[in-house]
Amino acid sequence: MSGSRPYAAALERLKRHQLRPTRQRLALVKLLFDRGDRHLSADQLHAEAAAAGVRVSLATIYNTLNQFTAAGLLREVVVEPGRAFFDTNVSDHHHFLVTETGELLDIPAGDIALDRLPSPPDGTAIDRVDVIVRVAKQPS
Amino acid sequence: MSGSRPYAAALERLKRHQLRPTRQRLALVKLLFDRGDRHLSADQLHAEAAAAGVRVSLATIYNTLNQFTAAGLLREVVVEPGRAFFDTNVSDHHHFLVTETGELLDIPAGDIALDRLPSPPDGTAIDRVDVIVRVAKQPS
DNA sequence: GTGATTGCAAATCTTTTGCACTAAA
DNA sequence: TTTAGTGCAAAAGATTTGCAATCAC
Repeated sequence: MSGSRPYAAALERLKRHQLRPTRQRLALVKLLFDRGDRHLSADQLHAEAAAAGVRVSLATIYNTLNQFTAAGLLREVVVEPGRAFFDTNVSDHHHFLVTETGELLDIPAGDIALDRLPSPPDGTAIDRVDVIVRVAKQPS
Repeated sequence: MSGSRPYAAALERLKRHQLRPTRQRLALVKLLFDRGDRHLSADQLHAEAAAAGVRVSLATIYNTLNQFTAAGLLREVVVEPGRAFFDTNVSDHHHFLVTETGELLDIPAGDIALDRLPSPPDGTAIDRVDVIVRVAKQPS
């Protein structure tokens, strides 16, 4: 799928969201979406880009991640003060948080039964429900 | 309850958790717990302390909030990068987050039916489940 | 006294912003 | 050519830390 036209999918994805396919964005989309569902911080993505030989400034990483999130390509997940993760899976699902490591793991939406939700406060509507299951490593 | 011995409850609470009742801690406990369930940032508590005429440095506010959280007096709730709230309600419950304002509102545990939980990853055990219901203000 | 706690300022870390430069349409 | 995007360095916040002074026991 990415042999002869390695950037075709990335290009498509950007076009679909009305984002100009710049060199940096193409490379970042490829890094983000070519390896399945991922949870990355800006810093991690910056490091991956560097490792892949793509020169992108950290400021652009932040700007790009925020643009992608606004465009619906990514979802932001906040679990600790001062540390944001961007989730490449924007479909309905939830997360395990491994307390010790800060690692995030997906939970398919179907694995949690949210049977009853409270009515939202007056004048508001429910936008999204995030469930974070905090797990701690067990002494084996 | 706080007429003749205004600090009795605060003192009790600190003793119960093996925390030395310093002037600052007594004042902060009073500010935190005398007015029902609250969600405060370090900054907000600092401002309240100042307004109440209690001199406490911001560093001490942070240290104290972290100590209180470690001791189980408070619970930390993170909803946005770079903004942590401390919840004076440590019993089982969840939260509404009003997107526009960043305001947190309690949801009693019984108002959400979490009927089925996924098994935690190997080698870990579930510590706590946080549900955040994001609500947005509706155009009336 | 002795060790815990505090205050202050400086340090750290993450994220955002201003502005000149470059690239896409 | 016109507008959007990028890089850099600086700014802005939030939180933590080192260390001397202070307080609880």
